[in-house]
Amino acid sequence: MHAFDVLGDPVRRRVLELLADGERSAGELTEAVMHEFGITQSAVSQHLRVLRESGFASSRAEGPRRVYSFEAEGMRQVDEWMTPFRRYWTPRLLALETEIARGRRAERASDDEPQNTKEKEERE
Amino acid sequence: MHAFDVLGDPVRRRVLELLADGERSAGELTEAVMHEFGITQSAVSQHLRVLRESGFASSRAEGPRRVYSFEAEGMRQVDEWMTPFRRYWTPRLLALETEIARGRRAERASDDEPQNTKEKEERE
DNA sequence: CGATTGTATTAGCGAGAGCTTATATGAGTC
DNA sequence: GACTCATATAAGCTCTCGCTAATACAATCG
Repeated sequence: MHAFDVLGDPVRRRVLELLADGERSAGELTEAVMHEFGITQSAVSQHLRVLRESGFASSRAEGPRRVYSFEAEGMRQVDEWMTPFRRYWTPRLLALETEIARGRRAERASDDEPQNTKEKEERE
Repeated sequence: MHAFDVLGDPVRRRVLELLADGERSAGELTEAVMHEFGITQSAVSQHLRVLRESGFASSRAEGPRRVYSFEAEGMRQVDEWMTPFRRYWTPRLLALETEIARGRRAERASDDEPQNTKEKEERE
């Protein structure tokens, strides 16, 4: 399932919002989301599976519970796809990127970070 | 239709990629996408409608043609929703955001000033 | 062990998204 | 007006997604 399809579902988006604040057990997520959307435990569990399988979340067993964590990979893909569009609503991004490139060049003597399109800027 | 559902479709994503490079007539978009995905003119036109109605594209009449442009609003919403997650794959983003916010505040006050690095908290 | 709690899985159903075919609309041309 | 080109819309089909109900599995506790 494509990353954008994963985010297409409101229940899954809500779960991710909860996970953004930190880990949650399946039970906690179910509790929250079940009432909010009026769906069953089974439905929530199925959504959790989708999130796991598409790189948006991971789970580890902790006693009888399953603790879920946010996993960046899925959303990073989405973010990456949006890169070429971003300049349309952040006009200064282009200039910023240029400046970043400059900064990075200057800085490369000491630090090397193969991070992608994302802006870093700490100029003083 | 929710913004994420709009981006869930590969045909619509492709159209948006084309529009990111600049305006295209419906015909040009159709031509490109039709062959690539093996769908009809009608199908493409229906996708264009979705893009229009959800704030991802706009069209103007130019003679008998319809010229489509990328429209930022739809994707801006998506981008905004992702904000709280972004720190998970760009650890240094937090600092950057602070700085940008500062710059933006300064700019709104005196429109054409490059960011000054030593401003104090100014309320607005 | 059996019972209990927490979570996942399966089977089956219904709604809706995306498709095609056919048709409508609308601008330009003779 | 009749015709053509460019695009949109309508009707109907199909297949996928998200749901429920029922069940399975796994850890813990008596």
